Amino acid sequence: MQGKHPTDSELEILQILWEYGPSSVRFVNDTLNQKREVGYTTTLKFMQIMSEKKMLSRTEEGRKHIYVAVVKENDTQKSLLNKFVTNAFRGSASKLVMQALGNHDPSQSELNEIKALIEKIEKEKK
Amino acid sequence: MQGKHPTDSELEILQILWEYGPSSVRFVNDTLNQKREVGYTTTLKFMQIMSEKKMLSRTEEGRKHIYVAVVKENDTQKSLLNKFVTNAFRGSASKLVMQALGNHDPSQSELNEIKALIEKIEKEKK
DNA sequence: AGTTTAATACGAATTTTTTCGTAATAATTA
DNA sequence: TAATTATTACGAAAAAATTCGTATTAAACT
Repeated sequence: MQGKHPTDSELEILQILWEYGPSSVRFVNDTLNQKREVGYTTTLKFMQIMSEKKMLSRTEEGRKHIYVAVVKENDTQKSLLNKFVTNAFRGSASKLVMQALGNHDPSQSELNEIKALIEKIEKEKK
Repeated sequence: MQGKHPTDSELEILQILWEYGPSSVRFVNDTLNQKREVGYTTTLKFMQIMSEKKMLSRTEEGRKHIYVAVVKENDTQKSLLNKFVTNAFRGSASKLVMQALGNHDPSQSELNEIKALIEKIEKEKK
């Protein structure tokens, strides 16, 4: 596992790498710019820093460098979630769940998934 | 509603004010120090800044200043949660819910609460 | 080959967040 | 009342996160 949590900007970049897989700086920057304006060298710098921190690795493909997320999406989400529950919800995961369900009106199939998980948990409890 | 999100340190202070109600800097700092070491003037400064930002208000009680959280816990949680779902879970609230349920093995009564909420949502869908 | 284009390297400036030292002042105590 | 203690005010330093300019270099094009 990894040391510290990614910052918000780092997370933005990770999102893109998780979604699209190994990518060049150019691609990541272009994708980022669909949401907000960022300079190319800014993105580059982040990706270099993240490589130093071992969050990303890179391979040189001719001229370009291709970056890959080393940290796993699930692991990262899990650890961010833990921190978030503690910081924002005083450790009450169920309160967070209630809020999340209440706010985002989920589709029926999402609800079904969640219900299935709850049943599974209940069975394991016995 | 309020403008920007509280930072982590600001959130720590809000937590204490939400939990214990109107408090002096001394009390907040002492409480904070049960978890980690922070200087008194650091805490004071934060609370002053937070007052400028209108997250807190204060009344002078003789010598001391007594601070109160202006922002509501629920509102803050809601807005932090929205940001968090977007940043860390690419907007998928149900994925977050699944993770949260999976990680924290909740008590039966928590599960019941959640099930009740799901049923309520399902009813409203029709 | 010479010129243009596109990429990385490097360093530094900027902004935001966190931390605290020192001074001033009011309250308490001896 | 004088000395000590506790509190706030103020400013600035330190640390962390974000942003970008300029130089260099490799590749692509003419």
